[in-house]
Amino acid sequence: MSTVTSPSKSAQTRTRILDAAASLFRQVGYGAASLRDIAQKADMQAGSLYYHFDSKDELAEAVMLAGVEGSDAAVRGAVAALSPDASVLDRLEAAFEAHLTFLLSRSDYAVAMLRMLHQTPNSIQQRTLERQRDFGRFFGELFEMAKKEGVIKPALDLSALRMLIFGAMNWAPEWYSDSGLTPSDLAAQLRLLIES
Amino acid sequence: MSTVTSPSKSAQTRTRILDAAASLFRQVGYGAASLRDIAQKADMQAGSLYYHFDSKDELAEAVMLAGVEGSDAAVRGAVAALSPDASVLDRLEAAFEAHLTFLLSRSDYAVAMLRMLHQTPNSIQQRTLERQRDFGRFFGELFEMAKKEGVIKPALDLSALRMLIFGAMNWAPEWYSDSGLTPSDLAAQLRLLIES
DNA sequence: GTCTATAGGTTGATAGAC
DNA sequence: GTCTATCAACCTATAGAC
Repeated sequence: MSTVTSPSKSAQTRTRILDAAASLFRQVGYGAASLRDIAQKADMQAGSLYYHFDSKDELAEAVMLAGVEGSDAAVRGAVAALSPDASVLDRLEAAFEAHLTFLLSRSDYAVAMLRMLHQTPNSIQQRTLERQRDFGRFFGELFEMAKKEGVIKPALDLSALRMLIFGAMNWAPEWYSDSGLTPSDLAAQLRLLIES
Repeated sequence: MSTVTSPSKSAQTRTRILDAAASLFRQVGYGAASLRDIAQKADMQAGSLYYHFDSKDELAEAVMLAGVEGSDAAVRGAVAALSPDASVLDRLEAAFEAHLTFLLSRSDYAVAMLRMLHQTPNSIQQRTLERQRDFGRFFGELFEMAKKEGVIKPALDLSALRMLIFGAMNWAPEWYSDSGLTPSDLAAQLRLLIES
């Protein structure tokens, strides 16, 4: 009856495991997070994890994919929610704020993904990077429009700019605690940086 | 005789171990890098490491400290080498370039430090962070001078700015390969971002 | 200074009871 | 679906020969 409207029991358990894994992967990295610790955090025994996931690698990939897709959905959603005649800079600022909010307060998944990426087996890494490039392209198009419209400094190189701004955002979880600055403050500062 | 002019044999071995450890810590993180693998990369057996370091933690701390101090020395050196009447923006750009060059081409140590920091035991983490804050203060003072002289946008918040720019630089090892962009190009772009 | 050997504990994964 | 029990491989660290 409720197969569509509410998550099945199995799906709920799966989520509990993923939450626990994301939290531990974020804290200690891929290699040092043990399945026993993850299971304990999800209130089960290590062996039981294998009913839901075939291997540690598969679990890691699921966490990382959820991280990228969560950021992507948050950012695209925030931009789509703006009035259709919003300026490019307004859209960029909304995208900055959504990504920062997701990284800084909503989810262990995205931060776990960023920290794990270079520690996971190559095939997983490649698939995750491909998904991430798609996310990056969304920002890339916004930057391109901004340049064409002349609202950012003309001397800025688009590919450098995109990666530098991504860095500024992705690094935030490393230092942000409660500095008094909100994701919205930081997004405004980033806008200020690129504006001509 | 040569106790001062050339490194002792023991110091050379120590460096070989540190190089191997920095490379592996950078690649797979603190928890997943085994002493066996580190020893193999340094052409020795795992047990022999203990003649030079008391524990894996001590080895990790030595790598991280070398990472921070290497960045610090590179940046302060580059700024000190400028003509005494160089502008604040010139000094900032030189600092950017030195830090980026160190991160992107000179050393596994700094990148290993950045990636390991949150995976190491708390006491090590605290000591490393303290040393890192000292490094950060150097940049902070340059930003402060720039603001006082009015050469950066007045609406920029100094503490946000410092962390965002650090993020843009510290994230670079995650994406930089041979994009055609040099550390010098990136430093120029960063200068462009903050200039009023 | 570096080796071999090994202690004692943890790891990812599997098998089978319930 | 979850448990317990277990395997083989691996880990950090130590001891003692050379």
